[in-house]
Amino acid sequence: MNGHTGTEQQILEAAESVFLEKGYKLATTTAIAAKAGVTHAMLHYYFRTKEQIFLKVLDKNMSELFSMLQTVMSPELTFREILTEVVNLHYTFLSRHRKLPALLLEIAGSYPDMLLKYKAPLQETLDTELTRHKTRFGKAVESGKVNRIDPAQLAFQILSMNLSTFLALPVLKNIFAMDDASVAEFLENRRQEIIRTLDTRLFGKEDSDGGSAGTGNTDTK
Amino acid sequence: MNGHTGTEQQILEAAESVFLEKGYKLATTTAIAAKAGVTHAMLHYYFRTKEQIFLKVLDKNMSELFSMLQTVMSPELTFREILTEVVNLHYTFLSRHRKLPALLLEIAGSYPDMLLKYKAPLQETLDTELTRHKTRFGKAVESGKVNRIDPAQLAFQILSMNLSTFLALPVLKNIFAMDDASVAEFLENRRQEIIRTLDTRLFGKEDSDGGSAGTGNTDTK
DNA sequence: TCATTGTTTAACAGATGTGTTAAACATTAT
DNA sequence: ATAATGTTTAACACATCTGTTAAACAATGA
Repeated sequence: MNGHTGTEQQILEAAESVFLEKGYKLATTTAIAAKAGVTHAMLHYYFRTKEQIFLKVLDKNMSELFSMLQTVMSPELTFREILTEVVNLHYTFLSRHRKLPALLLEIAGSYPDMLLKYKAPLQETLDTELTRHKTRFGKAVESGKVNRIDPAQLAFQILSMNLSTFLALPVLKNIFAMDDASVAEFLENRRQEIIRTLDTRLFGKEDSDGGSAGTGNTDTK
Repeated sequence: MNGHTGTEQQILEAAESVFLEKGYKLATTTAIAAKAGVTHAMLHYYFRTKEQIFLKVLDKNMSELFSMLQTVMSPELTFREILTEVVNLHYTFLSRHRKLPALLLEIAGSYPDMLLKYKAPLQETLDTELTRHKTRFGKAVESGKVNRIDPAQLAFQILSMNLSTFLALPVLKNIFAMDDASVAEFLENRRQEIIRTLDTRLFGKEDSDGGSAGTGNTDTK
């Protein structure tokens, strides 16, 4: 057997962990090679450039992301079940890819071209699924079962509440010197609070007194 | 007058914009000097090192952050008013410091020592203000005016919903090719949705099963 | 005037990072 | 055994970045 698959695989795994840990720009081919236990020339031999090897890592993670998206958006359940399921699945995915959001944020901000190939499929699935849910939502809202809300806003709420939990985690761990147990406790509390927040937003009877809670003035210049 | 304050000020301003734009690691003294219109040796002459000049920039921004925090946590209003005011103030601050969250996220993750000096004062104000609000919340919850919620979770919700809006903005601008008008519209929609979500979470009557009859007057579109 | 002090420039040193190359080494097939 | 191919190493070229330094320049005070 030649060393090919072994070494190549080692480099890929080292690359993934280093990219996720440091981000794209701060990751160095030297560090990746060191972690893989080879000289950095090997890395260039197998993958030519840092960008090439990163695209491989990115592709693997994006595949996992897409298959999660498929799972999350397909089920036909009641709204309450969908809500809980979506949050739980997304949450589980994030807890298994805790560093991915920050990495994707960096790439989207600084190297958007790398994400171009995922743009069309993402928009497509998002569009079809959103419109599908939109009609269901529309009916449910009209029948008074669900409070009125823009589906895009709802999606953004779910995404942002889950994501920010994991984006904030490293910072909170540092500030409050959290151990594994308190991290787990924090995550579970967040999950329940997120579901509860969405639940009241969608199904809670809104309290109409006290008015004007949505019409303050904020500059957006 | 000697060129001191002029040049020093120019360098500081250039440094702030470059650090906010590129982050700490990706910002270079060369780029800062170029933006300030001086050679990079000048930067070292006035500030010795990249870290020193960054700490100056950081200090300025942290002061602004703290004074915002003071403003945000002090008022004694009704809960609904506090809620709206807190969100609006935080939102306004973020819209004037759109790149700050990402920068602080990088620093907290990679160079936590730089934030050490802010840790104690931050925890102190947070502690006192949170306990102060906690007792108020406690009474209001017991009297049935406000739904039960952990104040820390509430604070996290407000922070994360507002923050993630501005963290996501550069990405969304790129993906959907948003112009200034649609950015403003997006931000305003987000602000209203955030307030509405918090409003129902705090004041909405919770629905224990997916029953009937939502209120009619609650559109957000 | 001229010495002193503060400011600016240009050139340099040292570190680090990416990517290349020639040669050494290993493996397999003939 | 040996030729062909694939793998690995060490050394190198090149770029970029941070920080230093000696010397030039400017302003001011004695």
